[in-house]
Amino acid sequence: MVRGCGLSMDSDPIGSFFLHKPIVLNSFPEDTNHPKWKLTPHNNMDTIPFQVNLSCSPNNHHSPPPPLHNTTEMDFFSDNTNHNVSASASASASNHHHSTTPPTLEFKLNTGLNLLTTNTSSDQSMVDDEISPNSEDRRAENKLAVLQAELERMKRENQKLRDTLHQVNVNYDALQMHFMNLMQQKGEEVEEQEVIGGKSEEKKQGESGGVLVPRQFMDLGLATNADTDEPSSSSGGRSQDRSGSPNAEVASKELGTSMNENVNDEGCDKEKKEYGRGVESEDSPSGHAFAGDKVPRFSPQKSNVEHAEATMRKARVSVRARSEAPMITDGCQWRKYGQKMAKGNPCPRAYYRCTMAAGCPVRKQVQRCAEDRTVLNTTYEGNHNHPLPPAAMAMAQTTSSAARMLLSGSMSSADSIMNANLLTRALLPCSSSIATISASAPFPTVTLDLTQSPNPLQFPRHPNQLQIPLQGIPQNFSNSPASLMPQIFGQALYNQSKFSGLQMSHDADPSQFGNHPQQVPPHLTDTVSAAIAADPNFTAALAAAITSIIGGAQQHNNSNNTNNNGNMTLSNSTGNGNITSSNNTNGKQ
DNA sequence: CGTTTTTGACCAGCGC
DNA sequence: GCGCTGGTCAAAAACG
Repeated sequence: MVRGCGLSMDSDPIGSFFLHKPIVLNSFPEDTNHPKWKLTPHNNMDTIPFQVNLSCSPNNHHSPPPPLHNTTEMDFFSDNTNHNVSASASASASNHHHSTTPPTLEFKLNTGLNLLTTNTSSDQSMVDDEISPNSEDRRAENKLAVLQAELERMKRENQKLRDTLHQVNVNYDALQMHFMNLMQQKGEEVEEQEVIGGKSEEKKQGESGGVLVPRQFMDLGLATNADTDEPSSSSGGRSQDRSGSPNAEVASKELGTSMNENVNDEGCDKEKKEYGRGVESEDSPSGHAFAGDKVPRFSPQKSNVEHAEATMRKARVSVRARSEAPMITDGCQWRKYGQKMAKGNPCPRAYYRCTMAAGCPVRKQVQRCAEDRTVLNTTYEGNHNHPLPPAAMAMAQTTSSAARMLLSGSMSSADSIMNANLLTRALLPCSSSIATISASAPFPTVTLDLTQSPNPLQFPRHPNQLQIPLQGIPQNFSNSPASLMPQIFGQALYNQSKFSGLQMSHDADPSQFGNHPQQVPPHLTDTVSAAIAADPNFTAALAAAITSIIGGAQQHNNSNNTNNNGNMTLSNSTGNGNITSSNNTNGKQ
């Protein structure tokens, strides 16, 4: 049992589920054994698990249970059908479901299908009454007709959803193909550089270094911060370690990272021994894509750039969400290794380290907001070097992608606008949440504000922010924000599920979303929005997914970078389409 | 007994 | 050089 993380898999409430099974329309959820999934026996193949949990999760203690007849929660389909479903469901509930089971769980799952059984029993009971056979027959016929119509409608909706799923699949495949092509090209380039730069030495060192561990299946390319930083920074504490740090630094720099790079370095071993848990060569047994994006530092041609990067390699991803829990649920296992009182905040800051794999460099800081203690500020740092459960994929991708985005200096102005728009468009429908991508020296940070209050105290702007009107945004981005939401969402989740299967990182290209603005029925947006607004953990997970997409977009455009030595802040606090951009040069975090 | 949390101490970086 | 702050370590305590 993992005590340290209140967010162990068991406790993962909505977020993990949602991220797991977003678009599964006709398959039974794997987690149905989970108490949270044991809703009703009606959760059959015709039921959409997505829909069910959104409105029914009894464990969502962060928000009050939704009203029984809230049609919005069932608003997966068209308006008229929705009303029909709601009406019939309500009728069914009022007629027959007076059991002790929470009614929300019962009839919301029924949609129309359960009417068959309930009404049948109802008919049966009516037979007992003394009703004339004619009227009884008529009544039965009517009901039969209604049920048949309902069944037909459900079939159509099912077909519609299937089509949607198919569309998403097709898009995903295209994206994946594109991504793989890019990665292949990148890999070839890196190989060339390695050959030119005398990489043979590294390889020799790696081969003779004893335990060789594949660092990653695929390197997303640009450096973030995790491993190499980790040694130098984390080892900071002890002088003994410090003496070893330079070696580690050099070693890690020399060890190539391209695709399937092998990593082993005495320096790293030395470093990792610091960690009480004897990490050593276990570093990245599984080679996860999040691992060591430290890649580029060996390339001789880039040494200057790399040195510059080394000075700001601690990219961070911060998520603000309202939560009563001590930590937001992100699917990973964490061990607390420290707690400090931070200046200016009466709430202590807790330091956690990922314990899902020995030597995982990912850390996070959790601190409550001084102004509003219901707001939990979680800052992630580093990249996982191990496979992650699907529930953790989104957040982990966030750290990877965001760090990559910030550290690679890849944010062109066009990208900034595009991504900020994407993000804010994605978040706005669900609440007044603010998505803030900010980078303040010395550690660039991507911050997602998922608290629903655009309180300026909570989201201080840097004084030198500028307002940049939206421009150059694809029509379908600015025209249909509501419809964009499910696209982003679905794509992110779908990607995630793919990731978990492939055990590799994968970032989506947001432009793909813009190409199919109507893929998902718009009414889905309402349901998703409601769910998002309902649970902070969920919002955090969503934020992670979205951010990962954005990071992917960034990576996709890495080739035509401008510089981002200046810090960038993108925010949208008004929802009217304006994006705030800033260059701040704050000295301290 | 193994793992996690707590907590005081240590260290680096930064500003004065 | 000194003090402050953030980050980390590691021994001891707590927990299951």
